[in-house]
Amino acid sequence: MNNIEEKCKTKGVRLTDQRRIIAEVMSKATDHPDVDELHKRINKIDKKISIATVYRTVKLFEESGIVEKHDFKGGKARYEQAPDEHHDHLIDINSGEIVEFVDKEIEKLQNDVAKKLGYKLVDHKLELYGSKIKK
Amino acid sequence: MNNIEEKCKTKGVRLTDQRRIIAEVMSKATDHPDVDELHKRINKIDKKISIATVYRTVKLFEESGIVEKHDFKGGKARYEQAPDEHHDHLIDINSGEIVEFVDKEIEKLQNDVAKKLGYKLVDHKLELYGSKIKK
DNA sequence: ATAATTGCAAATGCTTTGCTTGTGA
DNA sequence: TCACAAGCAAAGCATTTGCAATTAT
Repeated sequence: MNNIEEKCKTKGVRLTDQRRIIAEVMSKATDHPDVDELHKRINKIDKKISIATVYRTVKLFEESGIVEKHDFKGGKARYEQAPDEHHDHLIDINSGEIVEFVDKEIEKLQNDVAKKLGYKLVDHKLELYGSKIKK
Repeated sequence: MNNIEEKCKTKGVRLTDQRRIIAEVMSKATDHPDVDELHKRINKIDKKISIATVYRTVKLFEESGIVEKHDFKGGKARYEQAPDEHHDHLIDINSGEIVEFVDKEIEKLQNDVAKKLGYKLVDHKLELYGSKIKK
């Protein structure tokens, strides 16, 4: 059984054949696929799963805190399994490749800024866009 | 003459009656209006300016570096005049209010992170979402 | 003069939804 | 059993675009 399927059980999210397959595909993904790409991968396993179901499931998983949704530049939402440890993203503006990174120092400063402005930090989004340095 | 109109001249962006009015409205704005809101304000000055023109103009201004586009949560793009000094945003998750802030320390760390990963930082997006602390 | 701009409505692209049929616990 | 899920096609929403008429330089 895959990671996401397990989390569904833990969180009481009802499992169906379709959801199991969607969970499997998302668990395997090491990138940040959009719904269309997910649908393609899913259809290699089961041709009959509709894109509407993928949209509904991905939304359900997100609302249950099982996956994360990202709105990077480009118009289409992209998904990844909710990580154990929070990370941010650097997007290669030439290739579209995404690099994940963690920076505790930045995290801390964000909290400080929010507090200084009189707010409790609830969520944040940090995206870096860069181009590869050739050497 | 307003700020944005001036920048159009500097950058060689052709001016029309419509663009002058859109420039005026955007120059006056102290918030971060979406296209629909801009259109409403514009129509108070000239009822005949279509929303298609607002979309086209706002895009033109953005591509010319005269205004900035933001994709905050909510689905609709929001705009502000390109500031002299870069700043980031904190969005009040309850009221939708937006607070601008500058943090040199975070900026620097972002550059460091990118460099460490082998990238030249070209652009970045930092959005904080928070709720007001009552006292 | 003439290349660019506008307004309108139609088209687009991503995402959601109503409805009927199918199904997991 | 029966509330919930899936499939399909239609609808929704923000944004873009083709085209004919208008305008800036």
